[in-house]
Amino acid sequence: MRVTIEDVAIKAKVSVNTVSRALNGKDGVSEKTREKIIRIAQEMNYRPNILARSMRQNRSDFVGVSVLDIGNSVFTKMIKGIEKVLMDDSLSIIIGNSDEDVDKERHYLETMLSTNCRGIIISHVNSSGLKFLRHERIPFVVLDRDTQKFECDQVYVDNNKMGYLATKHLLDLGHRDIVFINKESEFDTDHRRRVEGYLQALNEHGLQNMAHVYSCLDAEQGKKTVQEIWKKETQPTGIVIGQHSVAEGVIMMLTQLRIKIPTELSVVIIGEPSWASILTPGFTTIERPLELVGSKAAKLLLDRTQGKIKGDYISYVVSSSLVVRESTGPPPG
Amino acid sequence: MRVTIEDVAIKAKVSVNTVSRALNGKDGVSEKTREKIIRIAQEMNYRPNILARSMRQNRSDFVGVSVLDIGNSVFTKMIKGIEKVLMDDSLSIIIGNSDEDVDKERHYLETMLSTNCRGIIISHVNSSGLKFLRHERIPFVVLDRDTQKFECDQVYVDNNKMGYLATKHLLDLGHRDIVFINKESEFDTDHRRRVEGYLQALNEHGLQNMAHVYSCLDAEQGKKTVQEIWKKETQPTGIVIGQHSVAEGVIMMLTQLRIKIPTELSVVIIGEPSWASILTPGFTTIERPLELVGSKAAKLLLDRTQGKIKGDYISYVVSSSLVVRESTGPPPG
DNA sequence: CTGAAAGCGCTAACAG
DNA sequence: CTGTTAGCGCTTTCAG
Repeated sequence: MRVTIEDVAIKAKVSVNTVSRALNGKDGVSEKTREKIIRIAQEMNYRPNILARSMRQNRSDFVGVSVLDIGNSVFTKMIKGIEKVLMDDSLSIIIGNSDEDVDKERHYLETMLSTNCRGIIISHVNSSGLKFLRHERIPFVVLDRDTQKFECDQVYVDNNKMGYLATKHLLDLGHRDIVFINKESEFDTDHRRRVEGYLQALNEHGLQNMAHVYSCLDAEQGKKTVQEIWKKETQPTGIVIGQHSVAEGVIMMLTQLRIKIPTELSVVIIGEPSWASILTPGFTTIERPLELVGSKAAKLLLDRTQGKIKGDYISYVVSSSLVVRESTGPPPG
Repeated sequence: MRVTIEDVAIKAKVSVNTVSRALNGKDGVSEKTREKIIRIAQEMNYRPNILARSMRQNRSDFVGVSVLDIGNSVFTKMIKGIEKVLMDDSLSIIIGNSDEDVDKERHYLETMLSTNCRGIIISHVNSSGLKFLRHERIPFVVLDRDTQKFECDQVYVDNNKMGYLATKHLLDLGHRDIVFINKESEFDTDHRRRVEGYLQALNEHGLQNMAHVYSCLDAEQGKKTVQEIWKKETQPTGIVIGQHSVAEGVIMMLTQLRIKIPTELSVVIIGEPSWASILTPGFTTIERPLELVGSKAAKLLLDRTQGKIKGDYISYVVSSSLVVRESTGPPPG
């Protein structure tokens, strides 16, 4: 059996109450007694049972974090940001990996609730999870996902702006024929926003009739899309790729077709593939400050649970940034 | 306030005890009462407080997982394997991110212990963390790290074999002048083992005097090492790079120097950089089955905590595998 | 088959 | 300044 507060009390010849106060730095204990108790507690290697404390205080030191894929570094970078903030408040993270599965997500949310956690940070599968949390009246913050019509605290990156920035960069370089290769996914509207940003940038240049959007589910379809485009009579001079996994396929096929980047074709990738800076040429990207998204979300949740923020839901919109590398240049000719 | 077992008991007009038994599927409740209780519990949206349960049963449903860097996908892939196994037993993961900092690791280990967790899976910073856990008599399994002389349950990949496989592959292709570019780190002996595998392979071919090992702390030093090597009179025809981040620097510099892969130089990377398959040429790698390492570790921990395994510590050694892509071929000439 | 009561380890309220 | 007592929500005796 582990050492309990009572064991310490007996050894120190005081009441458990006094031990509790001494160890928690509360008033009502003489310095002498406090020191003695702290010394004895250390000697006995006493470690408070935080489950018991949580029970008594009716709130636990856990925060739930549910993500779509724990194996994806996009999420773990955000978790890193979360972790840094929560660490300062001695809060622990309970991880849930939904694998983009509604039932699995629900399972983890239930578990988190069962631990009486302070709140939940979630990158949700679809709105059902959020509705559940709302119904359970637990504070939560949505991470880097568009909640559509569902109002709640959230921190996200302006996806529209990502598409806009990428397209604008190519337009500024003089490109007029720019294609957007989109990542299509069932629930996610974030990618649609990127397309909207693309369209908006074209519109501003009066090029709305030059818009060409292709949608791909994965890298494989990215390859096929490139083949398809290069079978046509004329080819674009610029491509914006909406997401990294699709980009992998696109780049592979472009390389196979021996299309020269950036002399024949300029390429911008939305996202932060780890290989963007390693490839030759390095790829121009639109990157999100992932750790910042995580830390902002954690702070927002803490402020909410601590009552520092009350009332209306808050949306923090974090900016993405254009990182120019070698895959973009002026159009040929 | 959340719905408690007592609320359900009152509504169902039975004792809390009966509710507990009914909901936990224990005997001593008539089917009729059980059904009624289950129905009422659902209606009331009752959810057991697992903290209270844990207190009473004196064991919690948590498992601690401490890793060196949560932002690194190597670890999160292992976590994914862990998660899949623990999910089946309805256990929750408490994450600790040590950031390779002994104090931070210790902090998280203490927290995990405070939750009365079943056990801990850890990729440790150095042996002090392990000694602490041993002293606390908590079951733990070490993840993908060489514990050196410290005996304990562990699951790891044979690092020696990784170095051996990489070198052997080049030797089989006919290379004789093979350089090893090593990742050097303060605590980690895993990379040293990879060097040993390299040396062993050379020895088997009577090439021990051809061994050249360079050590780098990071990508930057990887670049410099390449410059250094290519200033010499003769250059190797094959390179084994011990780790992915060093590899990034090495590859960048090789590209800058316009060294043709694989015609002039063959390259094998130990590890699983995400870009290995995307680059042209794709890089031949020695890869670890990371999810498997995680799931094996989780199973081992469960077996240990459940008493299915008793006595001596177990080391599972998982095999790595050679993935041949385009960066390796016969030596020039 | 069911209920009453004890108690897990801790903190908060109240008393001295 | 310190101690006594109650109780967080649950499961586990022990009685009926």
